[in-house]
Amino acid sequence: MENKQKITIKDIARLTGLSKGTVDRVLHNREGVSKKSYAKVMKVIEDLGYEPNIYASLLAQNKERVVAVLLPRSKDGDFWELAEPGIVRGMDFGRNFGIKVQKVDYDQYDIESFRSACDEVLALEPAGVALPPMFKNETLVFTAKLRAANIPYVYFDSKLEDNGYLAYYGMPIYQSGYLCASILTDEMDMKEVGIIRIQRDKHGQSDPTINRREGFIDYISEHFPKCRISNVFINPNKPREIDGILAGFFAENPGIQSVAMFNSRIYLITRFLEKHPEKKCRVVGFDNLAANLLALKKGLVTSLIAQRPDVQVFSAISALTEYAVFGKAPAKRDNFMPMDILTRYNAEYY
Amino acid sequence: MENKQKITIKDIARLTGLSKGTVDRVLHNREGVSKKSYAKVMKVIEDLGYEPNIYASLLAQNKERVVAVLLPRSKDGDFWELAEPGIVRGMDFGRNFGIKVQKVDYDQYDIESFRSACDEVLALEPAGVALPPMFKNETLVFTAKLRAANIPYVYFDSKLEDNGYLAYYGMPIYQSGYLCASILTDEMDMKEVGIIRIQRDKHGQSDPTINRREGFIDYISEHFPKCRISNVFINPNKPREIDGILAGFFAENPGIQSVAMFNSRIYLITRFLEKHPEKKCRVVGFDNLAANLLALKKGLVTSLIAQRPDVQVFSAISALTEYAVFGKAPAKRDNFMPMDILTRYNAEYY
DNA sequence: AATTTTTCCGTTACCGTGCACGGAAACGAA
DNA sequence: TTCGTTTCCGTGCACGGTAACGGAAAAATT
Repeated sequence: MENKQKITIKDIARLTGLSKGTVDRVLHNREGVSKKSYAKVMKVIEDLGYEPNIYASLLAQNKERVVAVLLPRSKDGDFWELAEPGIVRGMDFGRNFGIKVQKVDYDQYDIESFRSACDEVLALEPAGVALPPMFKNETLVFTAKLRAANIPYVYFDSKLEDNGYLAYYGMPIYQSGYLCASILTDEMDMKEVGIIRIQRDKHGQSDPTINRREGFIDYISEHFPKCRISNVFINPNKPREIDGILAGFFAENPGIQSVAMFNSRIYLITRFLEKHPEKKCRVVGFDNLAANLLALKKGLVTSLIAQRPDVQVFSAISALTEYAVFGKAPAKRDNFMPMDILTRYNAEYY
Repeated sequence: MENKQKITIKDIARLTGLSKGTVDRVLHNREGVSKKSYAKVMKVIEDLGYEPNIYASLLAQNKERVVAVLLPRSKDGDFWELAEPGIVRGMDFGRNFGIKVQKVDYDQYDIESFRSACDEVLALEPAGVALPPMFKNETLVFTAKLRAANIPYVYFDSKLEDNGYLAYYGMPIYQSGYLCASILTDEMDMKEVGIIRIQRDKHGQSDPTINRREGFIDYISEHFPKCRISNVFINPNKPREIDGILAGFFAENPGIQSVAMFNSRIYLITRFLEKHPEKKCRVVGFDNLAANLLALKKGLVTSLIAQRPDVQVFSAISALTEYAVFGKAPAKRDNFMPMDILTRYNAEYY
């Protein structure tokens, strides 16, 4: 194998007695080649293990291609803001290969804006699309179009089982809930736990927190069958209500020493707890938003379970780039990325 | 900015009234260009934001360069084995850019083998070297030679303060000890803790466990000033002695409920603990060796603090590759990578 | 047999950079 | 002035692959 005189199409042309034009036709399955010539070329390619020089190929093609990233528009200390550095890194990475990485964002609460963002992406005729599935049904419609247009796509953050994606980069959702419970109950005999949830009134949004809650509840019932689980609902759009609701909740359930929340808004709860230092709660939440990290530093949150949206989106972009440029699919299709446990002593290194 | 007619050296040549040969000389800081021409070319480059086409560049160069990775030879379930996947990934990555990534390993207990490995690396005339500093003095000698030969090098795992490295990818060592103590004492009133250490008799090896132990002890004395800290030494090369030593240690210090170890060999301890289930110890160790992970699964280890040698070595290789190919230095010089907290419920995703 | 059509293939001009070669101009020394 | 040196720069080929163009040969039609 180690006769490393990198063979070229010129070599193949010489060995087959054909011209490099014909070899090129064979390599790209273009028409206009006799069966005999085709077979001859293929044999030499097999025998010598020809691998095209991608630099030369890309140079000759000399066209700019684009990889689109479709995701919710981030504001302030939002979850999606965490993905931003990954997109920037992805742009850098793509640029090395002549790939333009273009972000297309939408309002995650406005399905119309999602639809038009999808159209915008299609109009780009991208070489690949990276996206988290937010609106479930619309996403399925969109990815069906992508498949029809033969455009590869990669899910990140969470995924749908549409069986057509090139790869997935994200957390194992259920297990993250399980992990959450195990941290919350570490070294304790858990008697009572509070779950704080967000009132949803949306049209079929893909909601990972449901699956996460299942993992949580399973852990609790496996390890502490007698533990009481109480739920309370808040609405993050009406922040003034929250304190009252929580005060009522804790008053009704005075035994609660542990609190969990399955979305990224745990900071809403610690705002309340900070004002009521008499409540010494063990608190576990998700995602390293700036506000959450602050609460962690202050000791109001015991641990955060974090994923790294930046790493995920970068992985998605680089997978699509390598697929577009080198034609190689990612080694693994489903890439469950680590669930990082953040405490006040290691958080700053993430 | 968006006048995206990708400009080329030919354009620059035209605009400056020079030839592409001269433009090329300017771009590569080669001699034989008058100050005036140099300035003219640079101005146009600045103004138009010229970026070279790397496909064309690599195609034209058409030469194989090598990035060397110098590290201890790994055996069985060794720490260094964990780096292996990162090297493979690095090879893949490098291949995309016509860079050959070559591993050169040595016996970490044999300074002579290290010296000859260094010579081997130098003989390769590499475009870059990635290495963890094992033998401190010898490493300084080696990196001095690299600097003299103008070969960039990147430390990973740990680093020396030689002020000449291109980048560092590794854990914040001291903080990892601090974190270790915080996990070990979580929710407990810590009265007594055992530290298990390895007898060293080596010639000036760079030993991160010392710094780590400092972090640990600082945390304990800050949070539990009255806590007693006992040390015991084992020799991993004489495994038959270990059980006896530990039995003696626990007999002498019956109050010990928590155990820490600052190298990757915590599995040596859990082997003993498994045979003595009456000792219910909280145990925290380092690094996700297969044997450690097994102990974690069995519940013999509470948590492992892990770094990701594979990610570190891959980061080192890709940094060197990008430096060699694109001439761009890494964004940050000192890259302190996350200290991952592994429990039995999240370990498998690392 | 003469023609058109189809099939097949070689030629050639790129793509953007790198670099060796050699020549012109400027400079210095005699 | 003449001749050698040095400085500076343009020319042209190479790198490996792509694809348009057009022509020769084979097949089909008249």
